[in-house]
Amino acid sequence: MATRTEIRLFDSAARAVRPFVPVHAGEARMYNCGPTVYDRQHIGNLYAYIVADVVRRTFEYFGYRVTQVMNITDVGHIVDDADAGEDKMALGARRTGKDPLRIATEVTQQFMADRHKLNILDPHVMPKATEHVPLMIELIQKLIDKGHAYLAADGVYFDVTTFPGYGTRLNAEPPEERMAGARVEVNENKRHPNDFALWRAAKPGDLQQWDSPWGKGNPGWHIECSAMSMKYLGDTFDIHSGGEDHLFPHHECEIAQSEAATGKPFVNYWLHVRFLRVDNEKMAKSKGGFFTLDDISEWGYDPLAFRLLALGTGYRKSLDFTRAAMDQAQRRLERWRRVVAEAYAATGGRVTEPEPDYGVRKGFNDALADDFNTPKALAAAEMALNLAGSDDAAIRERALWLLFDMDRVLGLSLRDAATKEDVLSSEERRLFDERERARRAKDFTRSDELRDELLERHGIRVMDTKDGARWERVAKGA
RNA sequence: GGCGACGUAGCCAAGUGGUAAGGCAGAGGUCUGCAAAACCUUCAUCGCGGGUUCGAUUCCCGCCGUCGCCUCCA
Repeated sequence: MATRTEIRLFDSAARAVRPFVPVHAGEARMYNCGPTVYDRQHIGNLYAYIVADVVRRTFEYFGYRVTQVMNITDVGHIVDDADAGEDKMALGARRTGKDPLRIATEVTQQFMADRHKLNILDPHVMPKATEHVPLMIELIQKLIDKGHAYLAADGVYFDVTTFPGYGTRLNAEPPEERMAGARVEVNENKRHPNDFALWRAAKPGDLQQWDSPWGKGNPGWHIECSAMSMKYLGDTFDIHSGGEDHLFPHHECEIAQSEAATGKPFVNYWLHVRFLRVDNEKMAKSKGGFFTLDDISEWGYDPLAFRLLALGTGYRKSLDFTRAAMDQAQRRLERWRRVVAEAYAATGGRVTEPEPDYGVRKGFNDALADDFNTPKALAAAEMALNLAGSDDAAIRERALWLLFDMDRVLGLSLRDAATKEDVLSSEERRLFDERERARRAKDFTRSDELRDELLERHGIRVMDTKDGARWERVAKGA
C-alpha cells in the first residue's frame, strides 16, 4: 500500500500551513460550525459549506475515513450584545407568527435542499442544539465544579481569568486591546468584562427555556459547539471549521470552555473560511446585497456554476460575488459538461485508470493536498479536459477516468453530464425540427430565427455538424 | 483607535528569489450558408516609492488603495 498523500492545511492557531497528522490513524474527524436556523441561508453561508465539503471530500479522496459533524443551532441567541436584546429564534418567530421549532424545521429543510443542489454531501451527524441541552448543562456544571464558571444573577458565566491566554489562541490581538477602542456595554453581573455566558436565566416571554440547576433558562451561544463536537468526535479531534467571523469570540470561547473542562487539547487544526463578498462588501441584509440560491437560479445560472465559482478562489481569500463572475463560471461549467459528454460518447463510456504518477493526476492531487488549492486543481482538471478532446482513444479514456475521479472532490456532477439522457420538451422539439426543415430548404432567415429563439427563450444552443444538428442545454440567452 | 487580510492582464484567479498556471471575454485563422462548437495563433513584467540581492512580482521598510474583525453573523 502506498503511503497516503500528506495533506497540508493552514491552521489558524499556528497561523501557518501544517502537515495533517490525525488523532486516529487513517481518520479525519471534523466539525463545521453550522447555521442558526431562524432565517434562510444566503450564498455567503452556503459558500462556507462548499468549502467544508471540499475539505471533507479531499480527505476521502486521499483515503481517509471521515466523520463530519455539523450542528444545527435551533436555539436562539442574542441579537445584540451581552444580555440585552431579543434572541434570533424569537425574532423569527415573531416575524412569521410561527413557533421556533417549526421555523427551525422549515429553515433546515430549505438549507439542506440548497446544499443538495450544490452537491454538498450530508454530514454524518447533524446534532440539534435543542436535543443536547442536558449535555450542555452537564458541561457547564463541570466547569462550575472546576472553578472555571460562576453563578450570577442573570446566568452562569465562564471566568476567563481562570484560563490563561484566553482569546489569544487564534487571534493576535488580546481581548483587552481589542476592547479598548470598541464600545462595550458593561454587564454588572460579570466579574470580568470578557466573561461570557454559559447559561442565561430565562427572561419573561422567552419561547425556549429549559430547566437547569440554576433555574429556567437557555444555553449560551458557545457551549453547544463544545458539548456536541466532543460528544461525537472525542475530547480532542482533528479539524474545526467556520467562517472567519468566528475567530473571535466564538472559537476562543469554545477553546476555553472545552479545554478547561477536559484538561486536554480541544482541536488540532482550526480552519477559517474568508467571507464571500458581494460587490466588494460583506453580505449583509442591511447593505442590500443579500442573495439566496434561488436568486441565482432565477438569474438563469446553474447552482453548480456557483460551486465552480467557489472552487475558483482559494478559501483563504475573499471571494467577490458579482454577476460577471457568475457568467464566467456558468460558461466554464458548460464547457466542462460539453467536453465530458463528447468524450464519453466518443469512447463509448470506456474509461481507463492512468498510473498514479500520470502528470495531470499528480498535479491535481498535489494542488488539493496543498491546503485545498482548488483554483490550481481546476487548472489541472482543465488539462485533463483538453486531453479528453484528444484524437487518441487511449488518452481520452484516461482523461475521462481522471475527470470522473477528480469530480469526487469537485462535485460538479460530471458523470451525470456525460450520461444523463436529456430530452427536449415537445415545444423545444417542435422548434428544433422546424428549424431543421427550414435549414434543409435553405430558408436560412427562418432557421436562424428559430435558432435564436431556442437559445434566448429555452436555453437550447443548436450546433450544426456533418451528422446533422446537435443541441445542448445552457443558460438562457447565453 | 487597535488587530488582520488583500492589491497579478478587460474580468475571475494560481504562483515563484532567476524574467508570470488556468479560466472567461477579445483579436486573427481553419471549419460553417451564417453561426455555434472544436482546433491553431495571439493577449500582463505582477498598486506606488525605497532597500537587501548577481538578480524581486516573490524578502524588508514606507506610502496609497480595498476589505474584514473588535457586536449576532459562514
